[in-house]
Amino acid sequence: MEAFVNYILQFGNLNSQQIELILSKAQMLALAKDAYFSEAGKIPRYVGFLLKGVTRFCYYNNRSEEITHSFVEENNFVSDQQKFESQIIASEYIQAITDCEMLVFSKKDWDEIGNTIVGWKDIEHLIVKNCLLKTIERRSPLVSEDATTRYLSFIDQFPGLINRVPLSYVASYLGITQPSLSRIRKNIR
Amino acid sequence: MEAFVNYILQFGNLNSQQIELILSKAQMLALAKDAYFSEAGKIPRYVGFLLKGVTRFCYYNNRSEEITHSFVEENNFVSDQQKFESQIIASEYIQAITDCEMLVFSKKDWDEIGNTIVGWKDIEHLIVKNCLLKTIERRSPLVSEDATTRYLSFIDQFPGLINRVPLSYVASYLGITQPSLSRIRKNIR
DNA sequence: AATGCTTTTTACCAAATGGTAAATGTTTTC
DNA sequence: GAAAACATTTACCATTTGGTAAAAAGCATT
Repeated sequence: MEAFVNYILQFGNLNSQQIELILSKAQMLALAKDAYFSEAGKIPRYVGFLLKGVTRFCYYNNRSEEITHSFVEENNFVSDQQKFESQIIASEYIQAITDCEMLVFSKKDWDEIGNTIVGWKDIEHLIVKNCLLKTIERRSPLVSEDATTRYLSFIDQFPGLINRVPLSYVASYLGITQPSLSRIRKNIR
Repeated sequence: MEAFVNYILQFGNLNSQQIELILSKAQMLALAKDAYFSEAGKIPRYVGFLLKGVTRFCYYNNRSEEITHSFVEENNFVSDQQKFESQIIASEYIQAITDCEMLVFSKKDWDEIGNTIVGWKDIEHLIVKNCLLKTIERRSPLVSEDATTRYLSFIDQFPGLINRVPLSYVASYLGITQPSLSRIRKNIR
C-alpha cells in the first residue's frame, strides 16, 4: 500500500487529502495463479497496481502460437492501458503467473480521480509514458542480439524472475523455443 | 504545413490563434541525406515534424554494431523525446536517410507553447503516447516471428519504404544480416 | 561509354536454432 | 509414499541464419 503511494509520488506531488481520495477508490483484488486479470475479446474493467506476485501479457499470433510479450513484477501498474482508457475490446491477455495481490480501480473510479485531482492527469501520463519507454527499452535487445545475449539481458533486467516463472514463458518472451532456451542455459553453466 | 496542423488536431482542439502561435514558433529545417538530426553524446536541441523525407533512429550495441531500431516517414514527429524533454545527453542517433524537410521547435519555444496554450500538454502527451504505442506494435513481430514473416510485416507496415532506404538498414531493423535479407527476398520472388 | 564508388546479391561453409518426441526431474494430489 | 500431472532437459536431425569474401548490379561523374 505504501509502495503504491511511493510509486505515484515519484511522478508528482500530492497532498494527503488527495492521496486519501485515491486510496478510497482502490479495491483489493486477489488473483490466483493462472487466473486472468484481463482477457482478449473483453473490455478491461480495471487498472491495477501489483502489490504481490508476477503477471504476464500474452497474445496469440496468426499461427495460433501463444506469445508472452511482457512480464510485470510487484510494485508496478498492470494494465492494458490503451484498451482500458478507451474501454474497447482487448486483443491480449493479462494473466497471473503466481498468486497475486493487486490494488484495482474501476474505470468509473479512475476517471473520478482524474476529474477531481488537479494535476492527476499529468501524473498518469508520466506513469504511462514511463511504462511504455521501459517496455521499448527492455525489448530492444530482443531484436538485435543473439539468443544467449537476449537471455543474459533478461536475467539482468529481471533479477530473480527466472526462478518464479515457467521457462516456457521466458522462451516465448525471448523469441526462441523451449529446447533452445534449455540448451542455452546448459551452455552457460 | 497543413499536414502538420492536421496531425496535431487529431489529438485535440485548438483555435486559430493557438495554431498561429504554434506556427510562429516553428522553424524550417532542411536536412541533407545522411545528416544527423540528433546525435548520441549530445543534447537534442529540437523536436521536429517531418514534412518530407525519411529518417531512422540508430545506436551502437555493445559489440559496436550499428542497429537501426526505427524508421520515421513524412508527416510524423521525429524526436528523441525523453532526452529532448529532459535536455539530457542522447544515446542514439537520428539520421536523415533521404533529403528531408522538417518543421522544428527549440526547447525554449516548445516549452513556451506548453506554458501558453491551455490543454497543449494533454495533446503533447497523447502524441507521445501514440508514437510509443506505434513503436511497440511495430516491433512486436520482430521478436516472435521468423525472418521472412518479419520482412513481410515490414513491407506491410511501411508500404513503399523498402524502395527508399538501403537494404542494410532494413536488415538491421529486422535483426538479420544483409545476406540473409537478400536470400529472403530471393525466395519470395 | 568508361571509370570509380556504393549497394546488393551470391556462394561457401560454420554455427545457431527449430521441430519432435522421449527421458528425466519436479510438484501436486490423494 | 505412490501415482499422476506438469515442467524441464536431452537427443536426434532438418532448417535457418551468420560470417566472410567475392561477384554482380546499379549509380554517378566525367
